[in-house]
Amino acid sequence: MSSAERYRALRGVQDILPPEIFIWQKVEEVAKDVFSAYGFQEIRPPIIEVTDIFTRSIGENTDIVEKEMYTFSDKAGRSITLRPEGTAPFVRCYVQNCLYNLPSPQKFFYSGPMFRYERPQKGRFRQFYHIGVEALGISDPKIDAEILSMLRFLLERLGLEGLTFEVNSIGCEKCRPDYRKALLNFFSGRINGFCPDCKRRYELNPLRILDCKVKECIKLRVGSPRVTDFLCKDCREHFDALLSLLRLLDFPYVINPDMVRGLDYYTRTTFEVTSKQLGAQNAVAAGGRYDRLVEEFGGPPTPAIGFAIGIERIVELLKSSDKLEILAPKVFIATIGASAEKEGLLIANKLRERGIWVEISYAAHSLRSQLRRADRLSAKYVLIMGDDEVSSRKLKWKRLSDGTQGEIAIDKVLEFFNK
RNA sequence: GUGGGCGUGGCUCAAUGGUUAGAGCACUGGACUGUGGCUCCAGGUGUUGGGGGUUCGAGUCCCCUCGUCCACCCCA
Repeated sequence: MSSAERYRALRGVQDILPPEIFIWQKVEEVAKDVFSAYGFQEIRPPIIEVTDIFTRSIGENTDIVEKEMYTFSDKAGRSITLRPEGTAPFVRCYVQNCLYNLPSPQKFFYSGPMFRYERPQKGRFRQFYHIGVEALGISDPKIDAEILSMLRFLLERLGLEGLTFEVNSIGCEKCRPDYRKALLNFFSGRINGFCPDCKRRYELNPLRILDCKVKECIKLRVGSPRVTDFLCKDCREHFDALLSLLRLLDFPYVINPDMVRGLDYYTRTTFEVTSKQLGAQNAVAAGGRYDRLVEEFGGPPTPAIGFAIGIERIVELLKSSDKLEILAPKVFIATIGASAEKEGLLIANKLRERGIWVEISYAAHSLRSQLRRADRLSAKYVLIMGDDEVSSRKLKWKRLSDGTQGEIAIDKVLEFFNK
């Protein structure tokens, strides 16, 4: 280490390196694959937006907006924010590009980094990655069920097990105020027993009291009104229809009436997928309906539903369950002498043009040390070539796993490795 | 923002307050210049995260600070 201070990545952000990057690539590939089977197409909105987009949609009193956003002024004095989540920018993009004129449902997905200024912990970073999915134009619960089963299918395809799928309905702008009133009424006599956080929640966002993990608060909320008992007729029907579709699809859901969403824009269906193998940050995917948001962004009334999955949490699960595929070169070309070196370079090029991973030696090392390097790289085959081989136009191949070797004509090398 | 644990070569870790801070792994080369894995040998400028203090003497004790991990909080 030098005496100069070395640079390091900012707190809460990370470099993603091999071999872990291969899991990331797999997750992205499988997701793209599954989404296209359901007709979802990729879009790539920008990472920065005007700050208002987030404050208006996520809600002024949420933690995200109050203290977690990366916000700065650009050179023209506009307030700009690095996106803390994907749905609000998506809706801006949807309205701006008049995507509602496409035949409905319009189905899109996107992936990329999100930013929140939080204290890092297991499964929580300041720059974290989401794959998000949005379906618009359909209010029928069939699309809710489709989205959920697509999510389940994706997680299954990735080989994940032991996940819990929680669903709930938090009603609409018609029924939620009644529920809120009932909650406040129920809790008003118990407020003194609450933890300080819940006392604060009582004022700001009483629904969040349902989420508290403090034992006293859990006791005090026994028998509290349930959101599902306050749904209006339309929301009730929507939720019931969704549940019967899920049963039809043999979807292993659990109703969690205490599940509340932190963002203001949600309506009706909300859901969350959790794993017990993660730490406190146990959600691997979550989402819900946001039937009012497009209109609020100046578009036509457009029902919508979406979810996002947290890539690093999926990767975390796969790291412990997956046997990592070891990537290794197929061929190492070991040469002795200048003419063999040139010949070897030509062979390497031909093989590489066919997409075969070939490594060569970059200095005139002894054959021993070249073989040792091939071994350390876990190369499958070594091609050995010296003056004799060049003049006879034949070279030796050796399979490192069992040490077998043989001879092959130089112009047959392509066929040998092409299969 | 709050609380707790942990900071010693690239990694995992040793070192009662007392010589020149060690070992394993990894890495590079050699022994073995046409045959890898095994073995042996050689190769490290470590400000013991940083700063201050206590002490004859600090990796070790105290304070501050930074980083990291976990949890609270919060969250698609």
